Amino acid sequence: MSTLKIQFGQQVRELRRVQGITQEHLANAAGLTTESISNIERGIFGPRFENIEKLAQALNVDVKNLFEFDN
Amino acid sequence: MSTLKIQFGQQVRELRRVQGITQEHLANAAGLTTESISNIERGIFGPRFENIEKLAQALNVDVKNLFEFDN
DNA sequence: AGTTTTAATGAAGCGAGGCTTTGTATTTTC
DNA sequence: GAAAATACAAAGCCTCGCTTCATTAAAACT
Repeated sequence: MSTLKIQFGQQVRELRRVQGITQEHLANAAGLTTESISNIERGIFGPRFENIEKLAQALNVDVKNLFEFDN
Repeated sequence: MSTLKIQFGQQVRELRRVQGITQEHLANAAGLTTESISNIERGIFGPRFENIEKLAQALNVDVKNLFEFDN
């Protein structure tokens, strides 16, 4: 299984928690469902480019920040 | 149209040219077709996470480098 | 200029994976 | 212990990533 999805998900979760917002809030801000946010954070699937953009906006970070983690 | 796909594609192209390799070479290294590389570089579609990983490996860069560009 | 290599483009098709809905269970928080 | 937040499962939809094949255009090289 691809480790990138997992690392990406962990990063989303981390950034979300730092902001102190819930999956539901993030879901609304990004135009997704809470289930999708849950799946993304757990690395079940990796979002499409369109939604990567929306996630970054909702989290007030640059897209690259979503991919900044230790290998 | 999502600008992220386009920026990502430009970055792939840039990194590929720096390495002095052809789309065909990159395609082989990443396990994709030359048409896909062409489509990715032009922002026609954004690759899945699995292939983002493979592209980064083929280009000898970290995934985050593929997303490092000016907004 | 002519030839070869490289890249762009188009059409058509397939399969998978991203995303949703609904519902239930589990965990976390207060 | 109740309420809120998250996990998990199953089922289904359908877009989109990717391929193959074929043609054209552009770049590079001699």
